[in-house]
Amino acid sequence: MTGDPRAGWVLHVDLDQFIAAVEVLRRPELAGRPVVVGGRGDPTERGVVSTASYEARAHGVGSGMPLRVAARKCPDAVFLPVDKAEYDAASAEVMATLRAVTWDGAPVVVEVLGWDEAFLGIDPAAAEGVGGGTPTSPATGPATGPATGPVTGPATSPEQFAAEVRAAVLEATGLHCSVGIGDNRLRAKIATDFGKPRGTFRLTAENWSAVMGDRPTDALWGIGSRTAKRLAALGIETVDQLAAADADHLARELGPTMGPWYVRLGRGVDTRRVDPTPYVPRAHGREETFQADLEDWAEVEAAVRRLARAATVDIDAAGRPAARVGIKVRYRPFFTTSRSRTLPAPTNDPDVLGDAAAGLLDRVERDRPVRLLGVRLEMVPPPGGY
DNA sequence: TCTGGGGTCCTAGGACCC
DNA sequence: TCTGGGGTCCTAGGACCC
Repeated sequence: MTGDPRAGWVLHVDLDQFIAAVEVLRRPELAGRPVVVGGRGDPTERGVVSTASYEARAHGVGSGMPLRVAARKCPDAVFLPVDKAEYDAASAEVMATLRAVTWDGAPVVVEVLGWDEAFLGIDPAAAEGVGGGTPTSPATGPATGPATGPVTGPATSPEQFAAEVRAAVLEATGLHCSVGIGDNRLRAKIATDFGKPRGTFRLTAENWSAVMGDRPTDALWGIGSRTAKRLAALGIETVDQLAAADADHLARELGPTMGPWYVRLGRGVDTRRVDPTPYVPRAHGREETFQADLEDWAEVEAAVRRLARAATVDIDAAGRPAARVGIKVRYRPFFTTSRSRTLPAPTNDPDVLGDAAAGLLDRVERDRPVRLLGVRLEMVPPPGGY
């Protein structure tokens, strides 16, 4: 029993137009201009938009859109290449800032979801101590910063805390973010969109149906256009209808795991806790869409070996050998197939993995030009499992 | 308007074993 | 013989997310 006014709240922090904002940060002259980041930054090439600034979005440019289309919609936009290392660094700064925030002196638990978003929760153990009036943290030494001791004043509301988080991120990184407040992860995640940009929104069991009930099912985190169509075919169009659907019926129609899970989504139910455990990757892969389709099969094989080598570098960094190798082949115009094989024994030998990937090419048709190739290496689980 | 690259997880059928 | 049932692994494909 905590009695802690913070317990049970989940905050979802999401940076506003993260990638574009990072680019503007290092090129202040771009502020206020339409900025489009994607591919190699050349809108005449194959590639899609990673992030568009709000100025570019006003012209109808959005994530996932081909760069050529973006250039047509917004000819005056500044096109920039994706610079992963820069976003990695900015992301690390943001996450470090989030890990350092405290809520009425209590530390928060941070679950990183990607480059630009994270869940914040109150550590139950810490909340227990503070809520009981007994600080669990040892003395922090004399005046090292803002108050970290037990709560003395009135409790800070989630909205006030969200404002503090946004200010801390802005102060530390120069980046703006929005914050969703929820009574679980799912509701916090969905709430963020209603707070964008630079704002906060609270979504709980209390207003769930009022806010979400009439919206289409693909407004939910985990339901995309395909599933929305399948649900619509069953007469389920809205979140309220999904919430009222029969879980057994959906289990038969959409699978034993997914069917009932969709019903829980419709009700806004999510029992997972905010989990600060660092993410352990299962696999690493490399893929490439060629600027001109490959017609020469020797080039295809060479490309697969090159991609396998690059992916091997990634699994070496993770420190675990590959147990399984897969390739992906996308033909002109856009038909995609894949082949995979469990290796006789796990290995990180680049030549063995290159041979294995190239060998999988024997199992696909070679009568059409190749638009994309990919190689994926599935690693053995870490000691102790995931 | 011709559709990236990095991932995760679920499903379903067949093989194989007891 | 004409046929059970469960469990697990392998493989291909699909859906989703950022």
